Amino acid sequence: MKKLPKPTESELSILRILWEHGPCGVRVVAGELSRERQKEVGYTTALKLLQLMHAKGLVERDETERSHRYSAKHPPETMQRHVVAEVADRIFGGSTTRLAMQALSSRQASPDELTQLKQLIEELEQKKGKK
Amino acid sequence: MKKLPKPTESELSILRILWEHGPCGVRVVAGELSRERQKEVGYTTALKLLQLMHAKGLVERDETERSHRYSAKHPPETMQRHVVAEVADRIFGGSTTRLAMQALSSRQASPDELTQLKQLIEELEQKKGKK
DNA sequence: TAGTGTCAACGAAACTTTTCGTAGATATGA
DNA sequence: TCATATCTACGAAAAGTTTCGTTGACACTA
Repeated sequence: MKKLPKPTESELSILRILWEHGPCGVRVVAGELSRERQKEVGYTTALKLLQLMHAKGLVERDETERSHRYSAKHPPETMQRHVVAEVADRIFGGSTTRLAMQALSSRQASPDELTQLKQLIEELEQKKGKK
Repeated sequence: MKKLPKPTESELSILRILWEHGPCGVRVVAGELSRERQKEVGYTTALKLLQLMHAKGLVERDETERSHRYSAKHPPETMQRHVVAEVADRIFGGSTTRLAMQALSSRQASPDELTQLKQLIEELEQKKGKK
């Protein structure tokens, strides 16, 4: 398994944009970033961040056109797993279960979501049983 | 409600130590911090961090003895709620439910924990129903 | 070809966070 | 009392992150 570098705050924002929009040029990223924060983000700022992310292996770059297109290297799920594990370790003593419980308690979920969750738990219990 | 400042990585490490040990002197914090990372953390480094955290209102300080004792100002639950909400916003599009599901999928929970979870979900469904 | 606009690359400034050296106060023990 | 140890406070260096000005390459068009 390869080690994927932990993204900074800004880098995470950019990943979110790329996940949502698919491959983007710098100008689009700068625009979205500006909208997301209250504040205008300069073109070169966004470019620099993308370049750093490319160097770190967080994004891929298509250079066939003069205006390069960037895309996230990893799907959201990979990063989410990573962050969840880290948060669990950092403040839930490594327990993803306690993390899940806190998440569920903190905001009201819809009945539909609760049903989904129950189903997931059923599956997990099945898997446990088989072993 | 008062606004609690977001702790940095180091600050979170220190909070974890204080939550676990209760009120501590600087030397203990420096020691635990050193053990947790692979690397020795100097006494003054730990002191400085604690002083900053005190200024930010993250920790409280008992100055009755010459060697001050620091303790976390907020219980772990408060910080956990905070972090969970932030993580949900930052990479799960605000959905704490999806965060919970990712957490459950990423590591195997014990049967006991699964039972607890089901119970929690039952309660949430009850609450929903009442309204 | 000259003028205009867009682009990537680079480097440095601005800002944040972490680390530690040093100074001065207070206690401890020979 | 004098030497030694422990502590807080302060400030600044070091490291990490974000921001942007400037440059030179390239493309379009008059």
